[in-house]
Amino acid sequence: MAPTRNSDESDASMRERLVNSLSQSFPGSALSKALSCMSAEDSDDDMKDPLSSSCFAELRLDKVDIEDDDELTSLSWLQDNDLLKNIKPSDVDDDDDSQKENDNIHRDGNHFNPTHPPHVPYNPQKHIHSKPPYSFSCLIFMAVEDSPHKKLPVKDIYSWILNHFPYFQNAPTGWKNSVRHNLSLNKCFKKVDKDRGQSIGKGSLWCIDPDYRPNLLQALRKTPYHPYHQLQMLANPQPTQQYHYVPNGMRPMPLTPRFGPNTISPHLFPFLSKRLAQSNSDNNDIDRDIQDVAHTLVSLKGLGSRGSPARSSDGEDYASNSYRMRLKRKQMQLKTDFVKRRHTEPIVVTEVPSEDHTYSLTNFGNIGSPASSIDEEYDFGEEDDNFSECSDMSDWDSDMDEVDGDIPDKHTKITPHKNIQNSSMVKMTSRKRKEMEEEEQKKIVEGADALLNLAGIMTNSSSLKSNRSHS
DNA sequence: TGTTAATTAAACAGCG
DNA sequence: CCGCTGTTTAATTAAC
Repeated sequence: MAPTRNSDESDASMRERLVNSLSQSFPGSALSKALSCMSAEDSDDDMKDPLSSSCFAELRLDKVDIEDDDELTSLSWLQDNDLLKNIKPSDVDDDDDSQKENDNIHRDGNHFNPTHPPHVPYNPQKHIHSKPPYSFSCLIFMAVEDSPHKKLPVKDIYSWILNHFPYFQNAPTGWKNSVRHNLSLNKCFKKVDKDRGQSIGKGSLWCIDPDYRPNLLQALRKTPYHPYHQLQMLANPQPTQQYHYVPNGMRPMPLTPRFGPNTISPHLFPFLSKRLAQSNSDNNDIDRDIQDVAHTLVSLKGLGSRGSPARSSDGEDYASNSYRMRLKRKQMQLKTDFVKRRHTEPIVVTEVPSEDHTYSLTNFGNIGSPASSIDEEYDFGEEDDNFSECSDMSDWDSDMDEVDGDIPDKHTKITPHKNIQNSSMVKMTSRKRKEMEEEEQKKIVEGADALLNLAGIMTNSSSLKSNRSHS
């Protein structure tokens, strides 16, 4: 299954149409603005990018001019992501179709439509009688992610859902119970420790478990109704062939490989993308690193290396030695942080009391060997001030600053792991270092397999692993 | 047909 | 006591 590019027509007109459509779906959100910017900054250069037709097309950041760290939080990475490519402008008339469909639904029966039909673009503000095509966990996820501090009391979760999905204003009672039920049972959600969180009176604050955040992203991405999928359906007359024809025993591939792991689509996450765009978030840094790593991995594996060399978000050539060295350091730091996180439990959340419920989400990031999973090695830690003191990513950043020769951030704390790592690095013999580098190289390739697998591309080794793990 | 995830309903305890 | 919050169990449905 390889991503295909089937659009030769004007991107500009196509984007304009989509901007209108999506802006109507989520009026008032930053999505509209972002999409407007996308239209304005359209460039033909994208067409020449060797990666734009690969699974990492959405990971591309090569055109981003990083002036300072604040740039990382802008929407420029979205604008460069070819999000609106591959979409055929044919018969895209969401409003008319959806309205027609909605009318038909309510002509048939004067009752609440159970679920929104998958073939109709969903507009939460318009289709107030259609049950949102998102699961409760997705709704909660969006609500929490859209909050200023990425944590909400259940009451605010209700409010957010009510505001963004008017369906629930007249929905049968019980949905709040379902929300609470989900919060309790779903491992993705955790209560913020009351001692560390602000006192909000009754109840606790709820946040997303960083370990399960990718799961929620995946869950949202997999829903056959989400806006991006609708666009995909319009672009591809045989969408089911991309999703349903999954070999038995295999994990379902992403509906479309165009969104790499952990990247946020403004189509898919109108609110989330807004949230991420507005926040001075470490996560963007992480995503950027993921993207950089992904690019390099693809390059190392000989994918998408035709034409002009891909560049990192820093404008650095992915194939350059300095970049590879930097990548290796990053990988080592990631591993250190990962191990550290496993041992120190820095996230200020309470433990889930029940582990034996039916909401044991598949940890899709753990395909094959856990150690080789890139997702596992990234910490999607809290960006909130309350958490920043113990954020692994602050260590990450500071370490990378050190690598780049900058002064470490003042919040940096030197961890035992770091000391151990640094000292051992100094004492390392050249032979050992070479071995280690080879090992890192090996892990990079393994990571590439994992990434590519997550992105929907089967590599030889990942295929072997997959078959092995499912046999 | 069995399994799994998601939804829904309900009961119950704790807390303010 | 009441209402909200959080937990848990169970039944049902749909998808795979």
